[in-house]
Amino acid sequence: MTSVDAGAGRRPRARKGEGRQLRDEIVAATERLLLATGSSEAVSIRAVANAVGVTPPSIYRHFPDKTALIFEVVDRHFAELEARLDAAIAGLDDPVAALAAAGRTYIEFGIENPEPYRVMFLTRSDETPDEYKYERLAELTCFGTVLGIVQDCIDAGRVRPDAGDAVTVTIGVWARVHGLTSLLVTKPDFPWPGERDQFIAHYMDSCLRGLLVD
Amino acid sequence: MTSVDAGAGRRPRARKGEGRQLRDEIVAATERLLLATGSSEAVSIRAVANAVGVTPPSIYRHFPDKTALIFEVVDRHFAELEARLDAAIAGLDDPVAALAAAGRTYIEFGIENPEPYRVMFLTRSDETPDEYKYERLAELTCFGTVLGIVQDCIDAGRVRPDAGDAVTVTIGVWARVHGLTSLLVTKPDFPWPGERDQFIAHYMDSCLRGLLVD
DNA sequence: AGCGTTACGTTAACGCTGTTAACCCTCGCG
DNA sequence: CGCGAGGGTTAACAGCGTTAACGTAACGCT
Repeated sequence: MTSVDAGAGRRPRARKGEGRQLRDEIVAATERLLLATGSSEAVSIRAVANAVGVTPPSIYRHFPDKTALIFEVVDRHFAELEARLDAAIAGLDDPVAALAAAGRTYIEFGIENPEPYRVMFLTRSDETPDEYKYERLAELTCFGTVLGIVQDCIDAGRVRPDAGDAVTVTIGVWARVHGLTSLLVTKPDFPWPGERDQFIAHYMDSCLRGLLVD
Repeated sequence: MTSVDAGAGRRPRARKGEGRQLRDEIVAATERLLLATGSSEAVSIRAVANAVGVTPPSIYRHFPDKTALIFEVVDRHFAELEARLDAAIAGLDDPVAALAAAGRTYIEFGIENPEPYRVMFLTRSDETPDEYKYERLAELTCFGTVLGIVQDCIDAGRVRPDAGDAVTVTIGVWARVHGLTSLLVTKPDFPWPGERDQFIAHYMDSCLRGLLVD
């Protein structure tokens, strides 16, 4: 009894066309449990079923398996990243400033959504559904968005000529940003330097300095 | 039947003082299974017990729980990193060259030991044993070793003055290196740039350029 | 020589997990 | 009115980590 289940005790059966409604409630309950436990392995099908007042097999009328359910929740969180990224770079004319802002936004998203981030990027790729392998993965991380920013930087002559093409640079940026994000997510009790926001901004600047012309 | 268990069919009981021998065999079998399955969750206590020809509860005579067993295996792999790191920087007088070599060695270690790396750095810190929280974690990642190299770089006037103190720089280096390593480990089927060794070396150089004086 | 202790390993079981097969009910349409 | 199908249930399987209670063989000691 994790104090989050709240039984809900046997909900009434849905009308004919209203199976979707339960589906949404299942997703919502899963998200709640994911937030509460902070671990996708800790949220069980039985707990989700209990939270929405239904028996475990009912879940399988709406989702093929647990992984699909978890990834649906995670997917919704990543849609938010997409929006936040776009908002962050919206008013910025300087592509370098946009790149820095995108990096900070990405890191902040990871900190605020640790478990979705964990599921997406810290689990082996053979236990993620096919559609998230990396076609969709690249799409969700806004790989294309960042790639565009990087290309803008290159076109503006701001990137060192020996840094490689836009794709290579983007992967490099992703690796750097992901590195700090994943450490912050998995080891939150590590003795990180005092002012975290400042440290993050400093890290981003220091990373970009290695890629940009002086 | 994963084709790795190999039954071994009920081993003979050990003599009085020779409990350690089974203990070693358990660790060896766990390591074998970890290598074969590539996932610590996929290696079960029952599979390990079967592999050494013993019943599951026997494992608990030698290890308090599954986590302790896994971490013992992982620990041994990290001892190897320690040695490889020292060997890599041994003959190098230039501290910057040493730092680059250390980074490449770390990344190579991650690629060659994906599951130990995953267990160590890609799982939430509250499911790692206390002694690996980060006192020992910092020790095992050779945090001290890298910190020493970074300090040498600072003393030699090779680090940008605004990069912060040695600890901050070391954390930053760790984050960058860990970022690429963890992506390579979790997403091996990502379309990485062609020559991987070259890409890694290029990545390291590009990272260091942001930290060092020109 | 025989007793007691203790290390070593066993059998049986608990409670949990994801998942499936088989069933029932009730709504809505023709 | 009947019937198909959507929506949900009960019962169960196989596997997991883990624990309690029990044997059993080997050693030290008197």
